[in-house]
Amino acid sequence: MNIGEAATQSGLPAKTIRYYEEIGFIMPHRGANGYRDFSDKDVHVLRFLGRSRSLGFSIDHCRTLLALYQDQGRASADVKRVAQQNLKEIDDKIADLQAMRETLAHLIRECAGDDRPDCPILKDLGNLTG
Amino acid sequence: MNIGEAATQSGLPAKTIRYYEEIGFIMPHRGANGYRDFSDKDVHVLRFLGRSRSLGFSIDHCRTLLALYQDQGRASADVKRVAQQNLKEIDDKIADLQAMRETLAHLIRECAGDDRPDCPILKDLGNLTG
DNA sequence: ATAAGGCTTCCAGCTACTGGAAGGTCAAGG
DNA sequence: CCTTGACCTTCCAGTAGCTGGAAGCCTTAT
Repeated sequence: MNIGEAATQSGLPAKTIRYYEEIGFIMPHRGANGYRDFSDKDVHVLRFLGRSRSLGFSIDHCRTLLALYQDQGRASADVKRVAQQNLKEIDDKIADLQAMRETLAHLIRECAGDDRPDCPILKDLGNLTG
Repeated sequence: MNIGEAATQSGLPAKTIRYYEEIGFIMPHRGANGYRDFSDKDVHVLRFLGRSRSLGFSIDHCRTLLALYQDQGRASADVKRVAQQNLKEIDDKIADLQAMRETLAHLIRECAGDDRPDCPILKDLGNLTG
């Protein structure tokens, strides 16, 4: 099938599919006209990648996961390790964002939000007290 | 003062300071030798930027905030609006990450993590059921 | 004189795509 | 047969916000 059909079936944009080929995730055949010709297996890999990415796995993690996926003899422990590492990275990001969020929300609550110039948000950013 | 001292006082790497000059946040004077010569005001702006960035404001938001900061007649409502928009973006990111986190944590809990090949994580990624 | 450290510019690269230009290909309609 | 439009191709550039490194000048100390 052509890239448009592969895009529809995998849920990924054609641009992304070309990119995934470029970085070696898939190697679709080429027709006489130079068009890519995707197999069902290619599409399956693309869907695997789409799902992995949507769960926050990096491209590097995806590479590992895909190798494990295609290795019938893998140990689930290896997969779990990658997933746990990703979970930790996600948790770290969430913690960072939560900390930002609290500080920012506090400043917003303090700010009158009217047409006067006095503003605790700017006061904090300007770090006038420290 | 030289860029090294400005870096120390602002808490930003020299590379970042040069970048901030490049994108127009500061315009330090230059000495006869071509070295940048930072004023206390420059450093103050750099600290403002560092604090803003650490609260998750984008460079574009920083531009707006800095303009408001330097405008003595601004309305605090304008500042609050930018902050609220940033808060919303942060909240959206947190929500995305939370959703990922839940799904991933669930899959990890299901996975035995031993040396057998059977793995619910890969099963989900491979999307065998749908 | 020389060595170390700081400063300069410029170019490249990071993540994971995304947009767009220039041009080849294919199927349908007149 | 020709055209139109949708599709495909490659390649280059850009996104956010820096970061690393090379090549080379300046300063200070020995």
